[in-house]
Amino acid sequence: MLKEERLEYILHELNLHNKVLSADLSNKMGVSDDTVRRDLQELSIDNRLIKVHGGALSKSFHTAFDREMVYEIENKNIIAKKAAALIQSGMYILTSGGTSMIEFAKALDPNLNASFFTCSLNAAIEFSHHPSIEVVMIGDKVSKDSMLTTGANAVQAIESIQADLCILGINSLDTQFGLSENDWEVVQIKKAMIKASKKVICIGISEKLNSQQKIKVADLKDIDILITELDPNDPLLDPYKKHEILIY
Amino acid sequence: MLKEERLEYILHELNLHNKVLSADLSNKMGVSDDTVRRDLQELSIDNRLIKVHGGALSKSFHTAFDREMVYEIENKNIIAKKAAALIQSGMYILTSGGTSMIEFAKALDPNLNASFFTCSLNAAIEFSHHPSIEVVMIGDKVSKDSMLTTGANAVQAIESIQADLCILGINSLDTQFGLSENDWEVVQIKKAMIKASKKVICIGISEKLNSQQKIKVADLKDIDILITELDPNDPLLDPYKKHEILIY
DNA sequence: TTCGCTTTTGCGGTTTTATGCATATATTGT
DNA sequence: ACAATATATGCATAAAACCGCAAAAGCGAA
Repeated sequence: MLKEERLEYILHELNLHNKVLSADLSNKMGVSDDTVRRDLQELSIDNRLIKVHGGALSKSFHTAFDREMVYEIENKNIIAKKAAALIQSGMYILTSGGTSMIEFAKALDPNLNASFFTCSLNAAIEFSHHPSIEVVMIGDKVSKDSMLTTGANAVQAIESIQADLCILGINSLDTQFGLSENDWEVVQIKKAMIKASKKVICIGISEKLNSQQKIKVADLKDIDILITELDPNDPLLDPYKKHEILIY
Repeated sequence: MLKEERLEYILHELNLHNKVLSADLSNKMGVSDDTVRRDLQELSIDNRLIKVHGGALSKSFHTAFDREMVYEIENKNIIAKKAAALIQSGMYILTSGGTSMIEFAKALDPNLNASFFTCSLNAAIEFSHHPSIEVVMIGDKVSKDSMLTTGANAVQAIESIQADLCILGINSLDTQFGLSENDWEVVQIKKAMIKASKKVICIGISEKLNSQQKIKVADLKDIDILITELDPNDPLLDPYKKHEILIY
């Protein structure tokens, strides 16, 4: 079997089953493990597949979002880095969804070893790209607007967790009304997450500050840390400092 | 042997076998390796074949990959349409993930009113794009390879459902070994899904037929309907008909 | 035929590529 | 933490590709 043939074969097999094992390949193609590994490496460098321990995964499976579409991506990236710096190995973390959360997932230290629990389908996928963290999807009916699982089961599942941290994407935050949302189901989830966590971190671009929505999620006193793209000394954040919220 | 003759002969061989080895050619044609190499080089420059280390590959074979991708999607689309036709409003349906399932989700009648339960993050997202169906994500730890939630909680959640249908993407199906998979956790999920459903539908392109993987998911007798891109009368499907599987 | 000219071919030596093996290191699941 | 696997690395070897050159073959014209 020629080398190029093998490469074709591997890609074909990957196309079919989304995953191949090095051992299987070396058997089927009648070459050594080393050769297979080198083949996989080559294809991996050419971006034709994703090499993992023991084999390879189909590229198409790991389709990320088109970042082009994301609003204020630069600022969200700043936020993500600040938030990622707060995460330590061993932590149990509850998270909501949203584009800021996606960026946060990408910003995590590759060596981090933590457990993330989330109701967001998109966040779960993004967290899953991380090499070492554990991702738990909280199940329930999917709320189509937000791509979040919501409902009694989800709330119950959250209640059964004792998390170190809860990271919430901000929809609207206001010194008077606190954290607020428009979707009743989502509010129930976020409330449950706050209740189940020792600390609450809110992340979001400054645009979302000083605005309100219909339903209250939490008072300012329930929030421990607030992360925006702004410098912590920005006067816009002063009112929140007064409520004993740490600003990063 | 004249040069032109050799070139003809090489192309002829290539048409027959899709590949030629330089060593074989020099033997059969009674010329030196160098000559063969120069012949191949010439044909390669004229774009008549793909020269590789050790010989050459037929052009059609190598370019098959791109074509194959499109072709595969078309096939998956055929499958998706056949499967979508089987779904009726009011049904409760369990589904696995995979690219065929994504196509299936896209092919659903926009007026359909049914409930889908799935362990696949990608499938859940795709189902959520549908205007009227209800989507329930089954929660548990996310298996990174497959982007499926797996584990005891998920199995338990599935057990608590009485579904009308269960639609499974085929990874490998074989008349002897039945439906098989490589990932133990995923197998548990699929088994639970089969158990929880009145009918089991398997969908997948015909290439996945007559192949096996490490762990058995189900016997052929557990499968009610098999959907591939092939015409139901295709002889390739005959063995499955004998096991009382309906072919669409 | 024989002479010049071009094209083709084979050969020796060198370089590159492909592959397997041994050993050390890393990763994984229990 | 440990045993089982998988991976990385360096090395050896054989096969294939490359290069330059000279011999051979083909070919048209005198």
